[in-house]
Amino acid sequence: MGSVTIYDVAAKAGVSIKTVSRVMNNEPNVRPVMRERVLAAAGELGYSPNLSARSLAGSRSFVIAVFVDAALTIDHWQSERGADYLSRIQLGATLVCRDAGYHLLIELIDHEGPQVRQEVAALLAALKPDGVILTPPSSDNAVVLELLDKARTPYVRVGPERAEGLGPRVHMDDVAAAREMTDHLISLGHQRIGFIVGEPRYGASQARRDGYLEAMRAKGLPVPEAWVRQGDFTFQSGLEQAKAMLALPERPTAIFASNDDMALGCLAAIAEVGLMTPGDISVAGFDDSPSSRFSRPQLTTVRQPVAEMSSVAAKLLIEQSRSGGAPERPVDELLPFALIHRASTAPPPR
Amino acid sequence: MGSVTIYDVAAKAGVSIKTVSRVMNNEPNVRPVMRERVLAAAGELGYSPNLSARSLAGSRSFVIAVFVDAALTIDHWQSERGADYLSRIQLGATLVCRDAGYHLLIELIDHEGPQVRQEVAALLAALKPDGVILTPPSSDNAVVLELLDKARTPYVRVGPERAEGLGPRVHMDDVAAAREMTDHLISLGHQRIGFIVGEPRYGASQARRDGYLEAMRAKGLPVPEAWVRQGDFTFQSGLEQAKAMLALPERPTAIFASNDDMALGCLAAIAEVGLMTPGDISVAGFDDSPSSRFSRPQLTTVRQPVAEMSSVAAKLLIEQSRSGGAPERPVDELLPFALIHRASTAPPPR
DNA sequence: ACAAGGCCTGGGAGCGCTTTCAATCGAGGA
DNA sequence: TCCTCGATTGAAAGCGCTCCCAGGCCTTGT
Repeated sequence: MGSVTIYDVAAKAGVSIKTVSRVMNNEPNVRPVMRERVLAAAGELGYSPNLSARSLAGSRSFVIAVFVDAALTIDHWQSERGADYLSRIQLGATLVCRDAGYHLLIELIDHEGPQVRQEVAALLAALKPDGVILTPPSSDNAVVLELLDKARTPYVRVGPERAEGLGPRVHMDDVAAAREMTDHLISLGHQRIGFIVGEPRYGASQARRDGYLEAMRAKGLPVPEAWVRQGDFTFQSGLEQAKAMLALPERPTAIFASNDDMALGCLAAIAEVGLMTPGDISVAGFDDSPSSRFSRPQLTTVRQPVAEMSSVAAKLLIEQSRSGGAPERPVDELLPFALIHRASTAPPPR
Repeated sequence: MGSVTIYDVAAKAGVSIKTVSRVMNNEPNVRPVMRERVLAAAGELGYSPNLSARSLAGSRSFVIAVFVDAALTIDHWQSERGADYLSRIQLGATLVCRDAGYHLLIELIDHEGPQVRQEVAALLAALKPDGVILTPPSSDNAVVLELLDKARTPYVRVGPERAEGLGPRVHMDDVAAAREMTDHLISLGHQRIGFIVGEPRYGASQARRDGYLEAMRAKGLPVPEAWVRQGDFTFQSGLEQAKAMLALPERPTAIFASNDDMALGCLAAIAEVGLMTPGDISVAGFDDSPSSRFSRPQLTTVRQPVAEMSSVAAKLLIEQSRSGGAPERPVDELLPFALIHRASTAPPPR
């Protein structure tokens, strides 16, 4: 009925509520005997401190919020495209939170809307989260960052586009990853390598293109405009752009798509015109999405440490909330990516 | 600094905090003039009521929790398989919550562990959520249901395995879906239809097999044991079981896999032995996962209303929390599935 | 032996809100 | 005209916990 309160435990253990509070928070200055007695009473009663009361009275709320863009999310829903990135973010953070006794709150933010300011301010005022994990495009949203700073709420930007100076971040090096993948294709012997750019709203799209361009230029390879094509991260766009490239008089011997969905589109396009992958044309993707392993041939791709990023972010925030202070030096964690070599890339036909 | 409280608003509007409270909660018995004045003051101050204080003082917490199995989640993470089901669940619920001013909390539960009872009890005591959305296998966990009832926390079981009498549920008819898909194959002319069963931990696995068996028996078609094979919902298991079936002296002309990952495995197996889909062998899946559209041929499959189920669940819980009472009659929402006809099924070769 | 600490413990004051209940103001009815 | 009832308002009492601070005790030092 009425749930067990700290008073019940105090009464049963024959101590004051303050002592119970100390024990529950693992504070020092409690005799082991007392601690045992309180723990026993709490155990028998099945007591668990009320979160609301804790956060109202104290300075912590034991809540970590994740800001996610509403529009992208709804897109995913309607198109039934997998929200793979988002789930990985959540898994990493959820596990860390659970172990630490924190709770993960998923919040949709309408970054494009006219109400962002009010929406985010209300959220912070109502929730008073101990920390916020910002996923793109929140990671780069000026209004969000400003409000977070104003509310003195710690946050970590996951995979942000813009560089330092904007607060703590945990990210990976998209430029280097794209460069390495391009280098890999070049080392296989490819000279004519096409590229499909991703949805421009994502900062990663440009970074990946830059990495590709860097690698090509470093080796002095030509990059005609027709080989760098604009996609939007969908299978369909990959299919279309690949077809367009295949129709070129001088077509590439390899295509690097900046995500797996588009790479799968390339595979389909190549098969459609009767060519073989990787025999005639190699294809590389980016993301290591689940479907990259279910395609034939399996996709060579880049594995992003998505879950690890959010996991690190959550750990940072929880630690900060526990110690009560900001970290000594600016947080800037660069997590390693990995090239996954599978069957879709091979030396060019000679 | 110190955030805006109800006192500040009351002072600015020249009313008592009680009146502010009434306005913020849309309670009746406030003159329009007062309401306006309070709203104006709140707007200027950027006031937003503190959630913790609200739930501590009142009877609602404005929090809806989603219980998710920890083991399955970690599986998904490690295997990098898409947590597609989970993300769809979340999207549906998150959108509803946001519109209603509620917040979604994701909680991992270790259903297999020895601590379930304590873990869940602690969660409920600490959070006092206004409602809980149970995803499989939580939907059928006796301990969880018992504790929820004891704590008088409203809940909705999403896609539970066991039937009524265990509390409100929102689900789809897996048996009918599997039966209809089987009927579809039969109507194309197939007589020898193989089936790959899913991971037995999921109740849906049995339901789908039952649907398949019903359809086969209704038409008097033979179902040799070798045609009903145990998989575990992974691509690999689909590949292996399909290969085994193809090696049979009398092999099926169609394979119905009880999820898309396994169906993709079938596609791979068929291609591997040099046969064509659907020319030689038809393949049907179940889930309408993102990858079902990226395969070649695209997969004929069943679309589950996952996001819709959680969306309905969230709506029910929020409504209940608002009205303060249990619904008049037991909740049992059956949502419609849909057969998605794509290219992987065709009449058998003659 | 006496004072100066350190270790435990409890008392009391809120945190920002909802709730209960009493008080006030008018309008309608006898 | 006086009384009753409903619509409005506010005052006060917590919700269950943390935080600040004082008090008691037992160590040390000299």
